[in-house]
Formats: sequence, C-alpha cells, structure tokens
Amino acid sequence: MGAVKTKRMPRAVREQQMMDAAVRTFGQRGYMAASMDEIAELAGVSKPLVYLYLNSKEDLFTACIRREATALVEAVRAGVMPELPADRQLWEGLRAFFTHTAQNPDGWAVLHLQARTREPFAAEVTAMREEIVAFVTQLIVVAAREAHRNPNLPEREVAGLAEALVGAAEALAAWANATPGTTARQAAATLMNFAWAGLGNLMDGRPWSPPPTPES
Amino acid sequence: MGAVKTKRMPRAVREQQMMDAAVRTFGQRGYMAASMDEIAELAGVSKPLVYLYLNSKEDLFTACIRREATALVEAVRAGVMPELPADRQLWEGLRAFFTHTAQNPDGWAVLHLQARTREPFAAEVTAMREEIVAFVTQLIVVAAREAHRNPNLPEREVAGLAEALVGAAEALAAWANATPGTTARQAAATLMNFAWAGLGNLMDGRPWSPPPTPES
Amino acid sequence: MGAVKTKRMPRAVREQQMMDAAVRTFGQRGYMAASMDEIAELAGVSKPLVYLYLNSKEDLFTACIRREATALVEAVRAGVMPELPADRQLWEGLRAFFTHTAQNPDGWAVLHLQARTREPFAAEVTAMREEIVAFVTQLIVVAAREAHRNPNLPEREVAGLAEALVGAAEALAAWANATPGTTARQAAATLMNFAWAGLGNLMDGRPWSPPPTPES
Amino acid sequence: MGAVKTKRMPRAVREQQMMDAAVRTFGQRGYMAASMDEIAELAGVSKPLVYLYLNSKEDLFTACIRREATALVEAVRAGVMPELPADRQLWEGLRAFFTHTAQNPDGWAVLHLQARTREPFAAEVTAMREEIVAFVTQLIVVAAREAHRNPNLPEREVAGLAEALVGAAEALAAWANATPGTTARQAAATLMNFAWAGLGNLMDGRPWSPPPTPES
DNA sequence: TATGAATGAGGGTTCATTCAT
DNA sequence: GATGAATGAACCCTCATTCAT
Repeated sequence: MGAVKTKRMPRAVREQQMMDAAVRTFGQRGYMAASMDEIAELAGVSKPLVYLYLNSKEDLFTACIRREATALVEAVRAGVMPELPADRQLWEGLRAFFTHTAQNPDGWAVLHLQARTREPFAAEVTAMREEIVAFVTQLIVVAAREAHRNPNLPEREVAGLAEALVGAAEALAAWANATPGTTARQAAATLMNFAWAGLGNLMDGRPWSPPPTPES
Repeated sequence: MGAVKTKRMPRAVREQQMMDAAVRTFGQRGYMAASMDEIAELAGVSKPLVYLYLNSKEDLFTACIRREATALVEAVRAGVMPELPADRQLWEGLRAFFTHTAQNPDGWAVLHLQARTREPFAAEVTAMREEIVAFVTQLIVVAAREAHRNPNLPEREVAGLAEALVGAAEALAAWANATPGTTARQAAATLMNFAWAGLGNLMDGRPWSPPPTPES
Repeated sequence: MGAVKTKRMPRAVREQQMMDAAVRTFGQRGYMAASMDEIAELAGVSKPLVYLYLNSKEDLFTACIRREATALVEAVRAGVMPELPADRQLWEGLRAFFTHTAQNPDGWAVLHLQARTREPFAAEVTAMREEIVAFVTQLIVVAAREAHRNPNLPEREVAGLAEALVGAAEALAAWANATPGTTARQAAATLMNFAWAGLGNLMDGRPWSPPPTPES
Repeated sequence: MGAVKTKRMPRAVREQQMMDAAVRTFGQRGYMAASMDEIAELAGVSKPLVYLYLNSKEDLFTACIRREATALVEAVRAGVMPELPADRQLWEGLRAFFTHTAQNPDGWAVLHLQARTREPFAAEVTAMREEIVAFVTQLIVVAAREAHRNPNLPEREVAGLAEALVGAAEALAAWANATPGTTARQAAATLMNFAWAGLGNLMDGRPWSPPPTPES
C-alpha cells in the first residue's frame, strides 16, 4: 500500500512523500492515534529517516498543518478577483474553498478536526483561520462602504459576522463531503444564498442569484 | 488541585465526580491524550475505582458525550417556546445555545472538538447534531409555509441551510468564548441578524430586530 | 448463575459453598487465572466474606487441594477390600479411581492439571500421589510374596512400576473424560489388562480377565 | 543471572535467546505467572524488543510450545529404526523420550504441565501428544499382526492402551527427573518391562529382557 | 454474620525516539 | 542517503486484599 520502495531519492522528494503519508495518517487517525511507524511505512521509508528529515512527531505535524493551511489559503486567494464587486468576490472565494476541501479531504481533516484539538497546534490553525476571517471582514467592510451602504457596522459586529460565515462554510464543507451527490458548487450556492440574502429573504422568495457560469 | 479527598462516598456521588473530572480532562486534552491516571487524580479517587464504576476509557468517554449532548439538547429545547413565531423561536434557541456553551466550555469542547475526531464516538455526536439540525430544519420549513412565504424551498437546500446555521453557531460559540467581553446575548444577536437578514440586508441597513428583553 | 443469595447461613455451610465455587473455578481456569471476584460471585457471597473464612487465595486453593485429594484417596480406599487377592484389589481400586474422577471433573482438574504447575501447591498434591503410589507399591510387593512368586523385585523397580501405573491411570482418566462413550468401567478394564498382562501377552491372546459383575 | 548483555545481535540470534528465556520461565512459573518482564530480563533485552520480535505473550508461548513439541517428536522419531521388531522399536523410542525429557526439563515442563492447563494452548499440545499416541498405536497394531498374534484387538482398546503407555511414560519421566540417581535408561527399562510383560508376568519371573547394549 | 467502598502493586502492550553502521 | 537494532517511559487495565460499617 505504501509508496514503491525506491532508494536514494533526493531529500526534497523524500520529504514530500513523508508529508503526504503524514497528512493522510494524521487526517484519518488524529495526531495522538497516528503512529510514526505507520507514517514511515506508508511513506516507504524507515523511521530514522523520518526523524532525520522532519525531526519529531510534533514538528512533522506542524509541518503538515502549515503546508495544508498555506495550500488552502492559496486556493481561496487564487479564486477571487479583487476588481469584482463584493458579492462576486465572496462567491468565488466560497467556490474555491469548497472545491479545495473536497479535493483534499485528509488535509482538510487535519486542519478542521485534528489540529484544533490541542495546543500548540491550535495556534497554527487559528492563525490561518484568522487570515481568512480578516479577508472576509475586509470584504464586508469595503463592500458596505463602496456601495454607499451602511458604513456604520460596528467593528465587533463585523468580526462576529465573519466568524459566523467562516464557521458556516466549514460546517457545509464537512456536510458536503459526507453527503454523496453534493457538489462544491451547490454548497457554495447554498451558503452564498444564506449569507447574502438571509433566511428572511429566502422565505420571501428573494434569494441572492448566483451568476451564470461561463467561466467554470 | 484535585477534589478534596473525601472517603467513603456513595457510588452515585463518586460517579458524578468522576464524570466531572473526565469531561474536564477530555475537553482539555482530547480523548487520546487524556490519561485515566489524570482523570482519577482529578476526581480524587484511585484508578481502579474509576474502572470499577465506569468500566473503561471508551465507556467513560461515551458516557461523557452522552451526558453533555443530552444536557445541551435539553438546554436548547428548554429555551424555545413552540407557540412563538419562527424567528422568535430561533432567537430563543440561539440564546440558550450560546448561554449553555459558555457555561460549559469543557463539555462543549468534548462535543465540538474531541468527540468528532474518531469513530466510534463521532456517531454519538453526529446523532445529537442531527437532532438539532432537524429541529432547525423544521423551524425553517414550518415558518416558510405558515407565513404564506415561499413554500418551495427544496429539501436539500433546507438541509444545507440548517447545517450552515448550526455551523455558524458553533463557530460563534468558540469565538465568543475565546473573546473576552463577548456575551452569549451578543453572540446570539449577531448570528440571528446574519441568519435572518443576510449580509446584503445588513449592509442596506435593514437588520433583523431583536425583541426587547423583558424576560431575561 | 451463582447460588441463590440466602443470607445468614452458618459458617460451615458458607465455607462449603465457597469451596465448591473455588474448586469449580480453579479447575476450569487454573490458579492464576481464577479471580477471587469470580469465586465470590459464584459462591453467592461478597468478597470480604471469602477472606474472612478462607483467609487468602493461596489458603483457599490449598484447602481445595486438600479436600479433593482427601476425597479421591477416600474413594479409592473405600473401593478395595483387603481380603481379596492382589489383582482383584487392583481392579477394584482402579474402578473406584475412574469413577471418582469422572464424577468430579473439576476436583480432578485441580489435582491433575492445576495444582502441579506451581510450588507450593505441588507438594500438597505430591503427598497425596505418594500415598496412592505407596498403596499400589505395597499391593505389588505383597502380591509377589504371597503368591510364591518372584519375591526379589528390587525396591526401586517396584517404585517405578507403581509410578508408571498411576501415571497410566491418570492419563486414561483424562482420556476417558474427554472421549464420549467411554465408561469408567471400560477405562479400568483397559488399564487392568495392560498392567497385569502386558502388551506381549495381550498380543498373544492371553489377556487378564475381569471378573463378572455381580457387585456393581 | 540473565544472559550477558551483548548489544546489536542479529534478529535470529536474539529470537533464540528470547525463546530460551521464555521456555525456562514458562516452564518454571507457568503461563499466567510468568511475566514478560522476567522473560525479557532473562533474555538480556528490553521488553519492547520481545514484543517487536515475538508479538505477544500468547504468541510467544505458542512459539515455545511448537518448538518444544517439534523437538520432542523429532527426538523420539530419530531414536527408532523402522526395520527393527516392534518391541525393539518401542524400547528405542522410550529411551529417546526419557533422554530428551531429562535433558530438557523446562521444555518438558512447558509441554507436560503448563500448556495443558488452558485453551487455546492445550490444542497445540494435544496435537503433538496425539501424534505420539498414533505412533505407538500403529506400533501395537502392526506388531500384533506381523507376529501372527492376536489381530483382533478392538480399535478403542488399542487407543486406550496407547494412552496408558504414553501416560505411564510421562509419569515416569517426571519421577525420574525428580529422583536423583535414576537414569533415562533405567526409566525406559522399567516402563518397557511393565508395558511388555505386565505385572503378572513380572511377578512370575518372566520379565521382558532388554537387549544388550553395544550401541549405547 | 455480612458487605459496599476503596486501593497498592503490577502486568501486557505501545510508542516516540536514538544508536551504530 | 539510509536502516536494523534497541529502549525509557507511559498507558490501559486487573487483581488480591483491606477498611469501615
């Protein structure tokens, strides 16, 4: 099941293999339940090599978190185009988020389920989360101002809204992954609807309309 | 630090102490990292007594999950009054939810962070979560129908909305607990606003208005 | 499954119940694997009572060995009539032995399998065994002399023969118990044949003839 | 007392040392009373290494049984020469048996005393015992037929005789080991005499005659 | 006579980590 | 660059045994 045992690979490649194995193992078993033995075997190398390159279980896990967090933030960032209006930016960001998490379930599990359970890893994840929350916060603030809309949303309120939005996104991602037949696009649409129009408007038949899909 | 070492207590009392210690330890360390030694010490008893009464680490954790899940569902249920309109019911439910999680951070951590990371415990938590999601789902459906509003929200859409709402609530609960000076009431208001009116309306200066507070 | 929980029994009766439970448990599980918990439960009493009456696990086991050893020796002794000729005495003794072991499988297991595995219990069993061996030895010696037969069997040789005979009996007892459809009488006949006539004579068609069975 | 602590041995060697220590410990203490700690110390290694190589206490014990059973059967088989007459074959087999058990008291204890006390190990030993019983059985049958002797010994009778013979051998082995000054050869002679001629003939002064000893 | 409450001690097992090559 | 050999420490769990009533 592990990678084919090829000998004498350059360090960078070996490290990739180890990290891949680690993300998979940590994502499925959790930090504590994952064993270095299993990771080494899955990576197709001996345990001392893992220690030589990645130093310790803790360091290895931290490296996994960082890699996956960076990849997720990257994916979301790459999805949005700053010159678009705020709702379109939000929509694209959500699409990118759901797509990435669906394609990287183990990495997502590491971030969403495993890393938050214990210090000192939680801090690492919190940092990434705050980055995304800040991005969303700014989106809201700028949008409100630009559109001559209510410029007086209090700061704490905005922060809470952003937290709520991100939390909703995370829950929907888990739900979409666990519910067969639900696409990333659908999940994004549901959340966009909810976030933008609110339940009240939805019930009144005034949903937010996703744009047509020429681009994807 | 542990409970005062009182001897010869009746079984029921000792079990309570053990469960309290277990919830605290599991909530802070996670299932795998928590040790029965630590739980026993925190409970002020010897390890064999914990095994005599609670049987095994797995059983103990399961008992914790069940106790905390039941308590949370109870709290939310007790907070809502079925004869009120939907938005008021939602508001009261959220208030109860945020209040309970703020008062039981360890119990909430067990449910939100620790129990989801590994089978077979996840199932236990999923069951409770689904109960709440179902409650919210019905709220939405009934509200839409009653108010002569859009009765045609597709089923899957409604399920997604409920998931999003619950996820948002969970994230806000964590955020509120971690942010000093944020009350359960404020968190509930923020979420209610977000959920009911949506970002679009909020920006247009049309928030949902929380009712005055004679009752609490 | 345990005895009906009757309260306030006289000590002698309670001790019997405990010993019965102990013999059964020790016989089936072995000394080390048997737990005082199981014995107490099977006896229908609380653990402290077992300790009050029988003192310790070791003492309890010793008591079991003594009881069962005495019973077995008693049974064999009661089976033989000293005025009969030697081969008849041997025959009756074997019959009694096989009958008793078949009727007391747990007691026999305690003596045959469990007690010999570890000091200090082995000594207890060895004592009983030597009693039986001595009995058989004397049988052989007296018989040889009485019947004007070879009076010069060397002492060590006779001891060895007795050991062999007893060992054969023990093995046959286990085999008979484990082989459905084999009666104590048949086992006794087989062994008597073997011991008295020897394989050589058996093959020559000159077996020892068991007496008819008016008496049992 | 333990083996000299030599470091960095190849796996095969270490496994041998562990098995040796295990046979000794199991033979003297019994399965349940033997501790992996003691075995590891006697083998001169740490406990984790024992687990790494032998997997578990149960597996280790099973391995011991198999090794000792195989060795014993091998020794007996190697002792007999199929072209000899039946009584000579039996004689040689017994000699080999007593010699081997005298030289491997711990291995013999594992098989004779310890392994029979509890499933699932008993099955392993029973298999070996049956192999020997079958060998003896065939010896008897063939001998009876070849020599124009009684060809009509009933099957069950023959099985019982073989059991008795093997049981007698086992008892004599224990006795010979416990009685100083008793050689394997003497034990074999005693049993051969008993088994072949029977007590009746012995008393009549017609023993079976062991062959002269040019070969050993 | 009888027991519910409680524990010190130890056993099997696993794991992250390191040495020597 | 890579690994076979090896272990200290800790964890879950059980058991014989006792105390207080």
